[in-house]
Amino acid sequence: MALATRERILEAAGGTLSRNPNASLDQIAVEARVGRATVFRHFESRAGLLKALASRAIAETDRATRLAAADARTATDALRLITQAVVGAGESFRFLDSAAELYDEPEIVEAYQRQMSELADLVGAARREGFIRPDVPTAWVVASIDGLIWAACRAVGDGELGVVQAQDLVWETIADGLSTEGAGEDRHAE
Amino acid sequence: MALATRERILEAAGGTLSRNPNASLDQIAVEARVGRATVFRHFESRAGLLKALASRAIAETDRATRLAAADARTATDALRLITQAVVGAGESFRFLDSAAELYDEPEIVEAYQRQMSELADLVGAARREGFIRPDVPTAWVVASIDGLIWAACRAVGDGELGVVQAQDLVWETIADGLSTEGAGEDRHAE
DNA sequence: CATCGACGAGACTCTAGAGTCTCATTCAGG
DNA sequence: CCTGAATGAGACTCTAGAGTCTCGTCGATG
Repeated sequence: MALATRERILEAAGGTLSRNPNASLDQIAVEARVGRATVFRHFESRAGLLKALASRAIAETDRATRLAAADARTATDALRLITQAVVGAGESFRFLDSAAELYDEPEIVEAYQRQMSELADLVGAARREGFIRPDVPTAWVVASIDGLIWAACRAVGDGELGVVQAQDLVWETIADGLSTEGAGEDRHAE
Repeated sequence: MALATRERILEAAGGTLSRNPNASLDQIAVEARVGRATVFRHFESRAGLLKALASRAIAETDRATRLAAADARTATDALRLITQAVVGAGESFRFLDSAAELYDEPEIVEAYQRQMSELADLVGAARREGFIRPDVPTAWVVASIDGLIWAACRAVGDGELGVVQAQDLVWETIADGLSTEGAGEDRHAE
């Protein structure tokens, strides 16, 4: 049952921390229906648990990225698949809001930056496919995709949207925005 | 100098907490170039300081909302003005990421919910003006505006974008999305 | 010059939570 | 039935940080 226990702790940690970013190991242990000592049997420390949780999220994202790269015919399509995959796995990521401590973990920071740079590359490729508006900087494309994913995960977590609905809406918003099509005339108005 | 000191503490707290959500009062006091005891002379407790900071952000938003309501000819325009005002004042809001404690402050929670509901009303009005796509739920409009504002504040804070640039990009993205206009054919593909 | 308020510095207490350790229990396999 | 691994429970230590208090300093004001 060792593996199941470890998994249960990770699961509980993800859930508890996403609800309360400063949750104690006590609360996490209770949530996992596990003794507090057992948490330390499976993880070196609180930081170790956080790190394992982050590694898991990173691995999940990498997996989604590989699948998307394999399935998609275009970079634009890959971008869509990855975005929707991350929203689908959103519950695994929400805890990262609280993870200021993770900035001290070089491996995690490096992996995160690598993923962000892969995302930027993908955005660049989608731009060459003509999908991205030329006047929008790549940094903003990446940032706003991030922001919309975050918003979608929050909305799903709060029960405001279903997962599938959120996945569709994120991509629609990225692609077309929120306004009725052709509303572009309002841009740069005055 | 009492007022100036209090203001300096609030300023420092906002800055420090936005960089490190778990910063101690020690760090905040140092940042404010103030003795730690002085922090307690101006605020009842850490929670009191957080609360004052949140009240300030709420008041600032209310002010922006009133100005927008006064200046704008349409709900859509008011939505734009408010969005850009909040991005402009982003530095005052980033600390809220860390503010899980504030969920225990009824006044703050209530004010926040009131503002969110005002935003939802405004979105409803903009929808009646034909600005919002009919197939997008209001909850998602509100959530994604929130997410994009957050992304913009982060990008500005990280030096990736200028404030004015971020203000424009947020609204462009809300209105038209990131893709070249007419990309709508990709939506609901497959 | 005397006073008073605001402040800096720092010593102090108190508590929550991290991390360690021990011991009893449970359960699976031989 | 015996053994060993995994666990739960809980006692224990240690530390960071919140909050209190005192005292000496500075500067404005009378």
